[in-house]
Amino acid sequence: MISRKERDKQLRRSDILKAAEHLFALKGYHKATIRDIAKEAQYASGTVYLHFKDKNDLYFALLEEKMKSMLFTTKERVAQANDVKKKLEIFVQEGLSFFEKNQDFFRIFISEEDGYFSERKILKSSTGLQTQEYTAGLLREAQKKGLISKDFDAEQIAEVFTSIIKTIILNWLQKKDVRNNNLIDLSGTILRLFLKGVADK
Amino acid sequence: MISRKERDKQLRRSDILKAAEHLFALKGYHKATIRDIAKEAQYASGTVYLHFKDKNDLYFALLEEKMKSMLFTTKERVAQANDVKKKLEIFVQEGLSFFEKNQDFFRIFISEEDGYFSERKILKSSTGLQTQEYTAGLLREAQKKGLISKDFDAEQIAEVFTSIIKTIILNWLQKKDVRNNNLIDLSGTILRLFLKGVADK
DNA sequence: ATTTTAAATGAACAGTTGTTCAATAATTAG
DNA sequence: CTAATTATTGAACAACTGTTCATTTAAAAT
Repeated sequence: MISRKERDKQLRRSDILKAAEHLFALKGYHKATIRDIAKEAQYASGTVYLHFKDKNDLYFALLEEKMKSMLFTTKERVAQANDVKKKLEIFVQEGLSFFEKNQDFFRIFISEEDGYFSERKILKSSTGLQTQEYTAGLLREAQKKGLISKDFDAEQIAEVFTSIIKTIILNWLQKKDVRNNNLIDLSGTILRLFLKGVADK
Repeated sequence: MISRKERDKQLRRSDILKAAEHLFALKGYHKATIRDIAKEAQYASGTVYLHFKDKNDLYFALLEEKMKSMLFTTKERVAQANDVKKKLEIFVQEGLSFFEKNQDFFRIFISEEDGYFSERKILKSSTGLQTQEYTAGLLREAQKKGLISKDFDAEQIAEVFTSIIKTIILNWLQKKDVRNNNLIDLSGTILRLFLKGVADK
């Protein structure tokens, strides 16, 4: 059971997270100040520290939440498909669509990151590891069904796979102002490239 | 003809660039202060501003120089090969080897970048554009020789190609402390993945 | 209604850093 | 050798920001 007091606390917490998301997305990590965030959430700066240890903590809480929800919906949608290829398709699509929806926030990755936080910590976070493991499992399944050569190590291929997707996304983010194509439309190309390469015939 | 005065000026400039390279590599952009850099170059902080407009300018001058030298040696080595596949091989190898040699400096990319500078500006820099164009030309050649399907747009494929390499490098940088494999050894895998995908048989 | 407990505030603190510029030192010219 | 020019210096400036904490305000308990 959750007390009224606790629920209110959660609400305030999410007020701050919401403001943080907006400002991190708008200005990047360094240029979004605690003052800004507190102001947007309609609190004083000190209040932020009643909910988060420090600025880093706030940022990672936000990130963890985002990734958790991405993994959750992806798993859910992938589970509905039967054959492996379809699963991979949905996996890619879901990933791209999530980034498209949250593009402002994820823009931080191309704009600025601070020393030791960056991806190293993200990948090692609980949800990060879960995601990596889930992806490897999916590809292992694809290997079993003969879709992917058994020469490759599943974990390694999983890395490359997510890397490609990540890269496509980053590139897309960077050129968003120039082109105006849909990110999800790229999912076919990605899978083709990954599964069949670009070889002729 | 270059006067003594000018040569000395160039020398001081490169003193500062050298120190900047070391400290940016060691601490990242934000945490490497002008004071640090000046001190290591054995100058006072004010002197830096006699050679560079500001910290940003210093950073980009460094980056431009690095990229210029990379493009130059790559072009030189690639030109020596005759068949296209070999050219691609050398291209990949050269890229990887350059990053391996300058890994400390390029570590900045995974550790921290500031707002509007990041890759957007790099890619649009003169050398960045030249590199992109050169890569596209190489892939266009590969298309002509039937190595790559003509369905693809050369510029687009060039992007994906460099993206994959970049990603592999970033991943490698991130895990350098964990694994200890050689970056250049990955070139074969990269080309295989790119040209043939990971399809079975 | 009064006391006790908890939450929120925001001014003040402490530290940092890019940048400037008057003063100083070194170089060059006459 | 002296004067003029140029380069170098580094203390001082100004602006910023994460974080704290004494004080105020609100809520809960009695």
